[in-house]
Amino acid sequence: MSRTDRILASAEQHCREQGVRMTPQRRQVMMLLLTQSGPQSAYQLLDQFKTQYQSNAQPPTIYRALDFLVQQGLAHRLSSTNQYLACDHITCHHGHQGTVFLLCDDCGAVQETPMAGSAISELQQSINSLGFVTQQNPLLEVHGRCANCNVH
Amino acid sequence: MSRTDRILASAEQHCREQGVRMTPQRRQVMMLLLTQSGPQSAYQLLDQFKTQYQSNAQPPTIYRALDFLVQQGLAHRLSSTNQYLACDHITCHHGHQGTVFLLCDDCGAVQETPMAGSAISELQQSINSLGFVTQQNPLLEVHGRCANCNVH
DNA sequence: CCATTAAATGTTATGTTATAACATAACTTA
DNA sequence: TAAGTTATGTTATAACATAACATTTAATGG
Ligand SMILES: [Zn+2]
Ligand SMILES: [Zn+2]
Ligand SMILES: [Zn+2]
Ligand SMILES: [Zn+2]
Repeated sequence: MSRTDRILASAEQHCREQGVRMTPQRRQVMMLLLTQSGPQSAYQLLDQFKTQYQSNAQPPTIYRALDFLVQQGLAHRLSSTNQYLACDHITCHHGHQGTVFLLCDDCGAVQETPMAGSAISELQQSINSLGFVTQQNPLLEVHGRCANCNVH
Repeated sequence: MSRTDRILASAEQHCREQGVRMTPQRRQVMMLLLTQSGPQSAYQLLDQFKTQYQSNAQPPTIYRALDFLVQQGLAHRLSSTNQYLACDHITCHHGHQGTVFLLCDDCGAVQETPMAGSAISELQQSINSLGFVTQQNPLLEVHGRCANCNVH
């Protein structure tokens, strides 16, 4: 069983547990995300979708699938770059209490890493102390240069 | 001296110290940001700019001014909503080692608050341990409901 | 199984956000 | 004042995202 198949199987199980439907179209978009080396824009994904699955697809098709996948935590949206990627932790379900994305401005690679537990609680505490009630766990997008690009 | 005048004076001094130019146009956009109650989209600012300062202004005018102000740390861009606002800490120069924006999805208000020092160092440590070198201090956008909206 | 409802997809059009490219003007510095 | 740099003016278009409505497919209950 390949890596993508394994992740896809986890994603399917997640959907069953949540009582939501992993339709063929959504699975196809998920597959596109999984087979990419890095984050992709919605229109890049649309182009690939048209090539691989359905030549006359329109933007709403992609945006709907992406919205679904993001809602289910199977994919993430990087708002600082308008890009989408598959969650890197679907099979290890550590949860997303706080997630940091390290975006390399040099090579475009993105690394997803869980926020340290103490950092999360520090944040939550300061947020709570202001009477603010969060509706989603925070995603932090940090720009810079990745380890690989720093060597070269 | 009014609040906006005081902030504007600080901003001007900042620019002098940095050897960059606070031109009339940039000052006007800064003024627009300062007189708003909340964050604004670039096109909202453009409309106001056209009304108040220059009726034939075009998008690049606003985007250039905003880019400048953001680069100088005098304004911030909220990438999750495509909005811009004046920095709330221009006069108190505490730095921006880490900043949290609490965005109320109910009333649209945004509260800018410094990230707790320990949370910042936790973050930095985990980022550094991956060999990643940041090029900007992290801005965290947290969505939810503000204290005021929670009461009602 | 069939009728009803709900969810998903198809389709057209348009709204919103942002930048490329090149011309001109204004400042800076020697 | 000449040369170089920075900022602005202007036109056009690229890039990102959604509204609105029609149609199809799936789920539910008799
Ligand atoms: Zn994830
Ligand atoms: Zn890199
Ligand atoms: Zn600030
Ligand atoms: Zn509110």
